[in-house]
Formats: sequence, C-alpha cells, structure tokens
Amino acid sequence: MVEKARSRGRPRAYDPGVALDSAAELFWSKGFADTSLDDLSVAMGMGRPSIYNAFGDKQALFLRALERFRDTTGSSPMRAMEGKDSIGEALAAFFRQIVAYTTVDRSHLGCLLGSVAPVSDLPEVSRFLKVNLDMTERQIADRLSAAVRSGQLPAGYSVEQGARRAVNAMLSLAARARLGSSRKELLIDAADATSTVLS
Amino acid sequence: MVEKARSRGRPRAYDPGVALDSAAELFWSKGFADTSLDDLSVAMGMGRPSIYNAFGDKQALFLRALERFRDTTGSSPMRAMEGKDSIGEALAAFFRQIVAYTTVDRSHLGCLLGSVAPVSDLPEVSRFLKVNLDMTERQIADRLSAAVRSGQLPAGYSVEQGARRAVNAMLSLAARARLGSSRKELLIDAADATSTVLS
DNA sequence: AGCATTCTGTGCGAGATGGTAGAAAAAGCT
DNA sequence: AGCTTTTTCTACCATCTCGCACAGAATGCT
Repeated sequence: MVEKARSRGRPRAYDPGVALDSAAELFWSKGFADTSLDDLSVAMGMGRPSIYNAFGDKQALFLRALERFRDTTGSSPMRAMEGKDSIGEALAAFFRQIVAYTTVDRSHLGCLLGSVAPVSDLPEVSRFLKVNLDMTERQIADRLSAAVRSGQLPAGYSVEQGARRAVNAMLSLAARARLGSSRKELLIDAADATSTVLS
Repeated sequence: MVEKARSRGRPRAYDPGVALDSAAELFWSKGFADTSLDDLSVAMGMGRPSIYNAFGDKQALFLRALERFRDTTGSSPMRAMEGKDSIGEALAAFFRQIVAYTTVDRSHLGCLLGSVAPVSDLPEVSRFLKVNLDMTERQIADRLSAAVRSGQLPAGYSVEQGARRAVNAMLSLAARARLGSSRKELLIDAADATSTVLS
C-alpha cells in the first residue's frame, strides 16, 4: 500500500487520496447502486479505464472509498476525544463531531458508513462495516475503562453498556441526519447522549 | 382510495394489498435503485405494464409501497403498545416488536422506513419519511403524557425528551439490525432503551 | 537513441433498465 | 349479441450501465 517514490512508466495524473475522497463523497450522497462509473469518472477526474486500472471494479472501488472514509472523516469523532482529559468533555466532543460531519452539506447527509453503505447488499461491505463498528465500540470502551481507572467514573460503572450506548447514539445521530434533522436538533440529541452514556 | 365493489371492465388478476406487500419486501431487501421493474414484476406476479397501469412509475410505486409498509409492519410497534396498561410494559413491547420485524429474515434486515428508504435520494420520499417520523414521535409523546397524567411517571418527567429518546432508540435498533446484529444483542439494547426512556 | 514500463483516452459491445404502444382478453351494460 | 370499459400480454425502443481492447502518450533505464 505504500507508494514508491518513483515508479517506472508514465506518471499518474491524479492523486489517489483525493480521487478516493471524491469517490467517497459521491457514494455518500447517492449510494452504491445509484452512482454510475460515469459520475465517478467526472468527480474523480479520471477516465473509466484509469479507475478500473487503479482501483479495480465498482465494488472494489467502493471498498477502497469506505476505507478511505474510515481513515479520514469517519475517524474524526474518535480523534476529537483524544485531546480531552475529562471523559464528559471527550464524549461531548465525540458526538459534536458526528453532528458536524453528518450535516456539512445538504447533498450528502448522514454517515457513509453508518447510514448509506449498509443498504448496499454486498457481503464484503457488510463484513467491513461490522468489523468497523466493533472496533469503534471497543475503542470507546477502552476510553471509558481508562476513565474508570482514573476515578472519573465510579467503580461500578458498566463499560460495555456505556460503549454500546455511545455507538447506538452515533447510529441514531447519523440516521436522523440522513432524514433531514437540523444541526440544532442533533446537538440536543448529542448532549443527551453524553449524559446517557455517563449515567 | 376505496375500491368499488364491482368495476366495469376486466377484473384485476391481483390483490393490490399483497402486490404492494411484495413490492415493499423487495424494496426493503435491495433498496430503491437496486430493485428493477423485472424483479418487481415477478415478485408482485404482474407484468410491467400492469404495474405501471396500477401504481404509476417506479417512484410512485415506491411511495405506495412505503405507505403500505407504514400501515402494516411499520405500525406494529405502535400497536403493540396499545394493549399494555403499564407504560414500562408498553415501551418494552414497542421495542421488542421493532427487534422482531427488523430481524425476521436475513434477506431484508432493518427497517424499510428507517434504514433503507432514507438513502434513496427522492424529495417526495424524504418528505414522507420526515412526516412519518414526526408522527411516531408525537404518538409516543402522547402515550407518555397519559402516563404522566395517570401518575405512572413523575410530574417532572420530560415527555419530549422521552419521546425523542424512544425514536432515537428505534432508529439505532433498525441500523444495528441492518448491520447484522443478532436478535439477542438487540433485545438487550431494547431493554436498555426502555429504562433510558423511563429515567 | 531506443526500449521497457506504466498510465491515459477513444471507442466499443453485450446486457440490463425504465417505460410504452398496441392488440387481445374478460368482464358489465343495453 | 354487440358495445364499452378496464385489465393483461407480447413485443419493442431508447437509454444507460459496466467493463474492456487497443492504440497512444509520458516517463525511467541502458
């Protein structure tokens, strides 16, 4: 996966990262089945054969775009937690960041991983999403465990339940965003989710 | 919308209700864009021209199927509440019923209205879903209000927050079901949602 | 300079898709 | 029986879809 500094033949006319970003954004707004390779071609700024040559067929490209999304926008909520010392502030930042990116633009609402990819009935995608969701839940559980160890949460606090609630809140935020809820509404939900996870 | 007992020409060879049920089931499993009129034709047991004649084009049929779903499977959780006296039992039945129909079959997981229709980027569908979601939230709020009046919930209980939490839990249950969570897991989430709404 | 290598662009093709025209069928009405 | 009305069936079309050959362009290597 690491790009060699200099390859041998004609140089690529595109940047793989931004090309995948464009693909992810398009899939995000229109879903898998409703996004054509022609749409992708213009959005990514490369011809269909180049896409095929670089990323494989449509399904493979979709998976690559999902990975890219997971490593950029999709992981921004987790990264938003890292700065905070207080577990309450960390969770608040986590949920606020979800609200932020699920409502950036009217054209692609909700979450690519949480609300649009699940309806594309592809087994590989399904596995990817399940693994991804479990990882997020485990990362949150780790953060909650640390908070218990540091005394920010009571010893009797159930880490598993808390992480489960956090992921559920994340999914409902994404669903509501996709359904057109305003950012103002969602921020209330986010605040409520924070206190629910902590209780 | 009421069917006349006897029309004048050749009688229909299909039952509009079951035809829409089949259409809804197919849309439920594959989404809007990925469901072809040929698929629908065999599932509904009627030729493409008959479909067009009876329900209009694909988007109109989709809306009809959504309405049908809302009035049958989609309203079963609300109906499950009606029998119960205790608000706690009512909410538990509500969430259990959601878990039941979002995990009936591996082929169509989640909720047609909550997890698959929102990704079909059709303005009319979007409006329909928003209205539907607001209605459910209001119905739950009414039920919670009645519980406050009858003394089952404390006077300081926030009905709006409770209803909001209930709908959010519904959406996350549907999302998790679509992502492949087991019924056992979801029943735990359902129980947790009940206590969260009541708290 | 010439060659190998890698990418790009034109263009094609087999197949699926949504939608429709038009004839035939099945009923009621007179 | 004959006409009207409504539905069904066969066949079709224009369009879009994905994927791919094939030739040409742009680089590094020798």
